[in-house]
Amino acid sequence: MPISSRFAVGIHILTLIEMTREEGVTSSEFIAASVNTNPAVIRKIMGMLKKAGLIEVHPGIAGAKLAKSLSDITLFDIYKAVDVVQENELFSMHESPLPDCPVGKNIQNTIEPLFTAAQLAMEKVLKNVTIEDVVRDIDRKEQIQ
Amino acid sequence: MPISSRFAVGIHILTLIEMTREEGVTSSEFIAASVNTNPAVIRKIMGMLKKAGLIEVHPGIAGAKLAKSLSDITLFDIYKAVDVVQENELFSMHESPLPDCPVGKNIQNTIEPLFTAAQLAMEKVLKNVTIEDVVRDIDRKEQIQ
DNA sequence: TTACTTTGTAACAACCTTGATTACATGTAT
DNA sequence: ATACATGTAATCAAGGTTGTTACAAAGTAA
Repeated sequence: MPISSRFAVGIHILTLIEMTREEGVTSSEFIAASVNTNPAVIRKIMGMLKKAGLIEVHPGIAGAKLAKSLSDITLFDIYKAVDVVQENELFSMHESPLPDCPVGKNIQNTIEPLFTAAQLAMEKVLKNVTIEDVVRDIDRKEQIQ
Repeated sequence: MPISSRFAVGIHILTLIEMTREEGVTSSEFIAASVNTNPAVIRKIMGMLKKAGLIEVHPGIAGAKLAKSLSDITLFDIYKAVDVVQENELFSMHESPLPDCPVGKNIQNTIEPLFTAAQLAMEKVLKNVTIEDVVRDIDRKEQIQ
């Protein structure tokens, strides 16, 4: 029911790639340790991020790189890349209500735009946040401690 | 993954109760036919709506009534009543990232407020729509045809 | 060429939620 | 007592997620 943790892991991956850029390479093994999951899981998600053009990775060669600049990667890009919610499918709707009934006939057409608006409002928030924001926030937290 | 169809069914139920108010009683059997599902499913959801104070139903007595006026029932009320999403749980987050890693240590605290904001934005849209709006829209569609 | 490391992918199991169905208890009206 | 209504639990099937394992393919170093 909740939106898959793939999304949060995707954000974690990109943030980690950026924040360890100068220190060394970020293998899937290394990322998996930071995320506390299995490397195969990371590799699966990274494949999605790569397919969406967010990172560059190559077989046999360790270390991923961001394929775009920090401020050009929004949370919405990651959300779409990891395929957690399809367009207009955040909300499920029951099938085949009774067409002989005015409510049954019209309910889907009536609430679908409302559901769409609600989904778009949520997604709009994600569009307004970049990995740069996340990195900056973590830097800030690290300096405080 | 998608938000349960219980929400859409809940909206359908309340709308049907209102739009058949003058014609007769809306038994769970009647509602189930309009929704195209089993009456036991409807009774389950209606129990939730009753618990949330949105409808009145009584054992052995046929027919549900709205417990509040149309314009006082928002889609958000129904969303909460049918318990499709918990507070701050629209998005899942992975557990126990590595605390020795700056990203692992801070990622949850960093993205949680972002996820909360996105969820609140979605819910805000739902708060701005009432059953009165839905009923009016269906009336409009029925008059066109 | 071999050995090692890396990415990439598939298969499997476990778990949870949802939706559908069935059965039956409880309450009301006749 | 009978018929009909609400209310609830149990069961099953389906689907998605998560985690794990195994192995293929690719690149690099010796």
